[in-house]
Amino acid sequence: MTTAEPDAPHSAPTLSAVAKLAGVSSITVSRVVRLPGLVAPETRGRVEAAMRELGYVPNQLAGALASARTRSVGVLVPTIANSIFADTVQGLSDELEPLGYAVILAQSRYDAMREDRMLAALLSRRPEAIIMVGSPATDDGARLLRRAGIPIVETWELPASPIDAVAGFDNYAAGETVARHLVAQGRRHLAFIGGDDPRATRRWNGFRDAALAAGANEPRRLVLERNASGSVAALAELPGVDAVFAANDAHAIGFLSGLRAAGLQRSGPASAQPVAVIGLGDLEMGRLIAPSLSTIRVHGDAIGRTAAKLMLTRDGPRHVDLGFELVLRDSG
Amino acid sequence: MTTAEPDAPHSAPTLSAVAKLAGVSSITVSRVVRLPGLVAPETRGRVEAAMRELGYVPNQLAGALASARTRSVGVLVPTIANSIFADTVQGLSDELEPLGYAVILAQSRYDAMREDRMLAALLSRRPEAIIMVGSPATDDGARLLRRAGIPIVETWELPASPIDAVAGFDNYAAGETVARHLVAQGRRHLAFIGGDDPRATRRWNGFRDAALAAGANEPRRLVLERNASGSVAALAELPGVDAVFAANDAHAIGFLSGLRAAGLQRSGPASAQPVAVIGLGDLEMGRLIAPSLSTIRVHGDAIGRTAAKLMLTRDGPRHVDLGFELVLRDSG
DNA sequence: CAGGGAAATGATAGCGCTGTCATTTGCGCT
DNA sequence: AGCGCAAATGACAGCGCTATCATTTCCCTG
Repeated sequence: MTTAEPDAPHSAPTLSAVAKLAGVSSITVSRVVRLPGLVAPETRGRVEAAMRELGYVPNQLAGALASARTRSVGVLVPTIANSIFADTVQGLSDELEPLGYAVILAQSRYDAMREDRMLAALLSRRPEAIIMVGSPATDDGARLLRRAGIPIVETWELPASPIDAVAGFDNYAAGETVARHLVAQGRRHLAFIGGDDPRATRRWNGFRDAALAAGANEPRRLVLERNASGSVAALAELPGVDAVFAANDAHAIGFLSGLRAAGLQRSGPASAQPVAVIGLGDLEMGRLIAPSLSTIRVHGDAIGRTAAKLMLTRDGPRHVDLGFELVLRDSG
Repeated sequence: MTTAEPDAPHSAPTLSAVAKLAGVSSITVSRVVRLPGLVAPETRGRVEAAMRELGYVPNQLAGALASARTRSVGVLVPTIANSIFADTVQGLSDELEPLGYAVILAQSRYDAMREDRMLAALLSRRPEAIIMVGSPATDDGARLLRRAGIPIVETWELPASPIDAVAGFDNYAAGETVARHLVAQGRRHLAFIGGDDPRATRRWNGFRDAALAAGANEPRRLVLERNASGSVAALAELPGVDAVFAANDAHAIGFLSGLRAAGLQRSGPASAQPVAVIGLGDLEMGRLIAPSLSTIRVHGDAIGRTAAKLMLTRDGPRHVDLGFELVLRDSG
């Protein structure tokens, strides 16, 4: 333990600075960092002492350039705030961080041009894989990914012709499941509320097709802003509707709040509700409110972990369906 | 437009490959990418065509090594899933991405050892700044940051002796504000529920001190798991309590749910509630539930944006208090 | 019309590491 | 005694860029 120096000199110590201090060659220091087993214990001790003394922090940038292994992953999500995608990011980073991977996070904000820019920006950092929510919105984006020559994992969907690997669930089937359930409960005037991104649209398609097939009226679709508050007022646009499928739980909870304000809410089971509401995502909140929210539970965390596993190996299935479940509570 | 090649050959095209194809030196290609104004339009056109033809994606790793500018920021949060910190990450990345910065995200999971590991891992990527929630938990962590010689922004707190810059609010004062309000409403039996991380503890300290000073009984403190469901059952541990301050809105909503289950909830204003509940964070959900949640509103997004600005310049104030507001609704 | 300077381009030397191939030493075995 | 081999260490080139300092060309100006 030396006396605390008056903060850092100006440039960070390098491998060879450590090497000089320890009286070895720099490659030996490199080995102490990466392959300690190859260095004699006595030498290793000296080198470690030198590293501590200088406060050496390896420069992974240089290492990555020399070895062509960056140990980083590019992660692209529409948005991270307030969103269920955060679970996926958490899941994959929990899986990857212990392995020494860095997560480079980018947000597309549901904007195709921005998505392409972010994709190029990510790729320019030479990640060892890209994990993204959905599929690239443009052909340019897809081409960029295909040419990158690294594992690409598309998530939250099951694209018919994926670029490489997939970890998701069937959004169309989720919509169907909800519609069938609602019709089976005697609801006939259905509506779908939420965004118009590809996944929401797929849910809508399944919802409408199944509703029609089951004999309900033509369902309505209301495209809303991306926040729950927008859905509070959605009711006014949907006269006569007796069941609503929201593209996600936040919208569902907002809609529920609008229903309460309109006096269209009873305490008691789903069958007592003038308007049934079903969400998607299974937020913890949904379980805690009254009436508790019925929802399609998806496995955001498992999607992230699975995506991580898919990027780590090229063997095994490249197309994992994590499924979903209809969780029935009081709202529908 | 050439005919689509059968996907990439195996290694990515380099600057000099583009240069050869365009018949210029590689430095000229580099300039076309970074300083297009310095290259004659005719030359630039040829180079751009060559880049397009080869699908050139610059290697920022190599660029960073050569220029000592990585255009990346390390961001360390306790957790990203389901958390208010996501707003902060969103805010700072919205500010930084247009400037070409990459966000390298790491999670400490409220674990000091993991925090130190993540800090070292981030630093080894040579970010141009580190933005973190809170202050380093250990001296080792603090030393690492101090020695790194880059801007460090601590957020969500106002540490007395920060490493460098700060963008946060006064957690102690938030606790005080809540306690004073509650006591002014005639509540005397207060409790605090939530985690025991440094920020929650600071809130608790302010809460307790102000409660005592205002003449309430000694408040109770209940440390809970980090999810809202844990707080549903908290009520059982708190007999006789007539007001609760939850360390965050999720806990508050969970507790509200426990109250409802116990029949301890009235419709109507705060004064009618047997137990007043106040949260912190101002989640959108809090506004949508019944009773609507009173809360301390903090500006997670602004914290992120401010942190971004603080890392971009060394001029101006390095210590920004973004404040908070007590938002009174129906729960307390 | 000589001289000066701006505009456009290039040659060279690293950035801080790692891959690859030596080289040296010590030791067991026939 | 001599050989072979594993263990430990090192020399050297180069990853794909950019900083820095030329060099060349051309045009404007007094």
